[in-house]
Amino acid sequence: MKYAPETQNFFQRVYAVTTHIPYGRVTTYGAIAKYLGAVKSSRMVGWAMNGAGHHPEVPAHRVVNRVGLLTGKHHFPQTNLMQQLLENEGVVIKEDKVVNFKKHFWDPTLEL
DNA sequence: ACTCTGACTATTT
DNA sequence: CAAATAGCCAGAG
Repeated sequence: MKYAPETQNFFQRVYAVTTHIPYGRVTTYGAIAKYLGAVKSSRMVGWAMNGAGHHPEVPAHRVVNRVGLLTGKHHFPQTNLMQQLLENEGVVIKEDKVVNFKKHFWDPTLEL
């Protein structure tokens, strides 16, 4: 597959930010998109995560939607893996949602 | 070149 | 408060 240089850059940025998410913290697609300069491209961030499988260092499980819902869990090899990994990092999950999400939220535009 | 789809979000009904 | 609607943009067929 062939990407335009800028497209590749987009992917790289998404992976970069996602990789920089601290242990035990989570962020949102929108936050990442905002950091990239286009909050409206939040879907592209999620789409980029779809290709994160080729990037093992990218903790896609730390990326959830804007309310802390684990919307991407169905894209993992095992549906419960995402929640499992998060709980392993001290993040409490209840009904596919991050408990006290705001507290675990990590904003790249603020902390990066 | 065209259409469909999606790990999103904000706004409106 | 739940459901529908509209932006958004890049990849795949």
